[in-house]
Amino acid sequence: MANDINSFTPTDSELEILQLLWTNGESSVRFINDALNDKREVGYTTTLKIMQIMNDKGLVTRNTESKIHLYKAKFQETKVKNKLMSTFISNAFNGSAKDLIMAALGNHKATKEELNEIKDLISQIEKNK
Amino acid sequence: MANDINSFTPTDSELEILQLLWTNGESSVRFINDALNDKREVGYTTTLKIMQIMNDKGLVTRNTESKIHLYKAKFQETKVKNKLMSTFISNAFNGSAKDLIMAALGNHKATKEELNEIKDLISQIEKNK
DNA sequence: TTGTATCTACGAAGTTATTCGTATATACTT
DNA sequence: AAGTATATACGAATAACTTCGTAGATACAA
Repeated sequence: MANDINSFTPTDSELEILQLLWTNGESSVRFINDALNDKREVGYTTTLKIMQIMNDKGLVTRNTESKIHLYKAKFQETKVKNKLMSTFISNAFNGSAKDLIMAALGNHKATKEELNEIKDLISQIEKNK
Repeated sequence: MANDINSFTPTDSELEILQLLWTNGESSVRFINDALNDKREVGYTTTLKIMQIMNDKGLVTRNTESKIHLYKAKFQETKVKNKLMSTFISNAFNGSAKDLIMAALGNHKATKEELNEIKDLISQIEKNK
């Protein structure tokens, strides 16, 4: 069950670390902690602890061959984000993805290009119906 | 500062109650608790406590004229949801509303009508650029 | 008016997330 | 070889959220 993406949800701190792991691939605690500290102050052992917990939870895998342990995200970025999005949509938008999209469109000014990308995707979806 | 929508974020339980207040208007604890129990079991004093906390936080206002206190959401549904969405977008989608929308489109099958609604909104936005 | 139901207030327990100090092991430096 | 830097492991403090039991007040019913 620890292999099933539905069995857990990362916390905000964990998600922040996962983003870095997705972007940078397998990383040491030191590397992640430095990256986090580019944005806000976090103690090294704090980051370490969270990454250890993520390992316990099965959110990451860990290579402990060398002294410096290397952590890797266990689940695909898109899968995790889709899961988070579903939860968010049911919490905040009564389960309606459309409502979420309308709200997002209404409140975050997208560029012309971004709007085009979205339209293209809609066309594609319509084609495959 | 308790009047500023940015000074707080409702928790999941609080949001659940806010939804009911937005839908039903000013309501008693009993009414809200009954509504919650349509979906899952919650003790009456649990609901009461959360609504009292919401009052303390300034998420709701309360009319205590009669024995049965009546609670009302203090902030507009759209404002609160936009706030939540912004937070979610920056936590999970690196601040890109477009990425969120693309993900939502990709993973929740919308009906033809919903897709049309979305396209209409995009057209409107494009017009006003 | 006496009992029953229903309400609010209060406090406390259980859970989870976050943070960090300290201990211990390992490597590097001079 | 001794001292310094850096790593992991562990435990504990703090805070936020959720839950509910109990007490006291108020209304209603027999």
